[in-house]
Amino acid sequence: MKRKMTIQEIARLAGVSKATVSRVLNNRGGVSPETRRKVEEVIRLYSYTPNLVARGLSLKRTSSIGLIVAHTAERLSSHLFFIEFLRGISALLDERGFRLIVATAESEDRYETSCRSMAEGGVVDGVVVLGVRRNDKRLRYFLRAGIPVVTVGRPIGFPRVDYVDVDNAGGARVATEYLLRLGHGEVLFINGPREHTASLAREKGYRAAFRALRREVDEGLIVYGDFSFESGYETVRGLLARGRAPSAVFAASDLAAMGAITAFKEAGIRVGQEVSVIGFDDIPYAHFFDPPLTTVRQPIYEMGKEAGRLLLLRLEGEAGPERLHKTFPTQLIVRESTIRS
Amino acid sequence: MKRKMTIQEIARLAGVSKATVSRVLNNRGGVSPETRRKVEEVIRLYSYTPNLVARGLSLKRTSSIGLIVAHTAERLSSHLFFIEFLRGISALLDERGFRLIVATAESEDRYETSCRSMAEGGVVDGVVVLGVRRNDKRLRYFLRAGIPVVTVGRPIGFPRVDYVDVDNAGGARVATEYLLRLGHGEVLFINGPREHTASLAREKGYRAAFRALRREVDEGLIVYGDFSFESGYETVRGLLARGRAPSAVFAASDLAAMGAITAFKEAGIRVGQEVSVIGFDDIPYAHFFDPPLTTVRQPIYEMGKEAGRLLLLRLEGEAGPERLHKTFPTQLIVRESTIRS
DNA sequence: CTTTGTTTTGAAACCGGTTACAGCAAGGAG
DNA sequence: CTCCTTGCTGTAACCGGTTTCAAAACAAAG
Repeated sequence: MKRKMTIQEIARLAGVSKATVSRVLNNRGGVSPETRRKVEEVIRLYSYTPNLVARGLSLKRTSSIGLIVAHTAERLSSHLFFIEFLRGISALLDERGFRLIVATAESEDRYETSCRSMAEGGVVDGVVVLGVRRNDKRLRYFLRAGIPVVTVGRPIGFPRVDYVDVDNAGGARVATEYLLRLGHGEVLFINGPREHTASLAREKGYRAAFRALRREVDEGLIVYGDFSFESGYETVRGLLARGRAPSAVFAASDLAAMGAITAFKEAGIRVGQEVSVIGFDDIPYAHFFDPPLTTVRQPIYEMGKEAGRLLLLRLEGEAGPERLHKTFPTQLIVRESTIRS
Repeated sequence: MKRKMTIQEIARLAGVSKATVSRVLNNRGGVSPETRRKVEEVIRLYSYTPNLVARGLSLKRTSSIGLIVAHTAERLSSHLFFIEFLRGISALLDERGFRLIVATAESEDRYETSCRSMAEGGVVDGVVVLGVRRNDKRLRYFLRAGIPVVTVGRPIGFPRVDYVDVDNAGGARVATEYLLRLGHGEVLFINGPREHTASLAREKGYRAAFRALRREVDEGLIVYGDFSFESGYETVRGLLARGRAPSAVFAASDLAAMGAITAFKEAGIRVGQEVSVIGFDDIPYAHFFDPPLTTVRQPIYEMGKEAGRLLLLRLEGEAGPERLHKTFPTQLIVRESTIRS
């Protein structure tokens, strides 16, 4: 373990001043070719790398950004969303020389201190907030501290915050229309929680599909769950128990769709042959499922990349005062859980 | 957006010196009660929090640790391992006031610069390395820079590096014995890659089970895959095509087990009724699968916590020169993919 | 050979904390 | 009343970089 070199020592060894070494390190002009060569030589010889903490203090920029994960990110669907998003954003950040600090928390109050210290400790230049909620308290911390924020999902109550989102309404509409056009008379809609922005948008899409085909929505066929496997399972089981078997299901998550399919299976009803089920997300397991799941794909990886891109745009000051945002299209992936009725 | 306060301004406002404010902030002694009260008052009033970058520079500790993810972490099983591990380690770090920096990289060379800058930039106090390989180059960087390392999986070639691991051999042995005791005459073993430490250990366990029951291993029934769904699927399909139907399969990953089951299903063979399949990992989907998968569970979350714990122990200098390590037991989770033959 | 302009270079201040050390005031002992 | 502790507080140096600014070196022009 060699002791860590400092810029001062390199300067001494190269026979120049700290300032000159700094200029060489940052490729600034105003250094004669021979001096530069000499300094570079010494740097290479001792394989010196600058201390990033000191640089951070001096520049008031740390080249690291925070990824704030919702405290409720315990559910599986969130997990898979998270990992894919993480891949996307870290690919971009890595490419641009930024580090990623991930903040999670077990409890509500720890969560708050964790956010505060991240907001005010000067360790991050900007943050991406996942699972943003209406009037999110976390956002206030960051905004008050003057830290640029990009949220995933349109942040209600914060008209000036940049965000990336997915076309939830469009995706839901396409899926619902697909089911209706397959000839299904009724489509059970297993939605997410009522408060969730995405749920609202998906419901809007569901209704739009009916309207487009001049059909009536049966309000009794819209139920609210929590995106979980269980919510899909219980909903279908309940309906079957009451003798009311829907011929098609559109679930607001793949997990709920899998739950629904499992309930059908247990009742001896073959999905993809007698009834149709469509999910939402296209989680990696969707195509291993039996039957392989027809679903609405979200480009999560791309959303991660874009969130990073927007944040860096903001950090580099190249963005104007207007809100930056990008909404991604969804794509209906037809597999084997759907059939003409 | 209020401007960020500095310790100097707080000192001025409280009518004391920086040193005193620092002492109050860090709960050091040698401050009179009334001065302390006064300073705390001002701190609260302006809701001042110290700049962590400056503190880091001064203390040469940043209270953040790095999580180094293998560049090959693109496979699904790694994903699920990763997310669970992340939950564990971040729970612990959060509790102890540490931040987590996640380093991934798309390409090999970017990966190297990313590791180097993390090793030498002074931004992390220690690192946890996932997916460690024989003579891992990354480890050398960190060790040379004098940064404490904990690896996940016993690091071959580094006899002094701390690590956490899981009892791969024991888990494999229990699973294999379970199948043999169910009366299965032959057990197909779909292993991971040959170079992988975990694969080797699991094979050892497989052989131990046969030895324990005084049975002969059929070498032709040990095949090497890559933990993927496809490797399980293709292996079983190939065997069935050659008319050689095993009555039991032990796969070194849940994903491979699912692939194997899918191949059986396609051939009209009912898993859990005619043949038995056991996986490894207990990924979150294992119990949603059809049939719910019998598998060897790894306590991944706990391993994440423990990795963090070991690292902090090392950082706090409370560990002696001997290697720290912990090997976790596995647990056979019996579900519905296994049956008495 | 000045004068002027342009590079190149280094000294010193700064970023915002921590801490060694010295000074000062108060209290107790002799 | 003096001397010594003891406790509290401030000064200044330090962590390792960046950057401003002025001086020095050099080249070109007059």
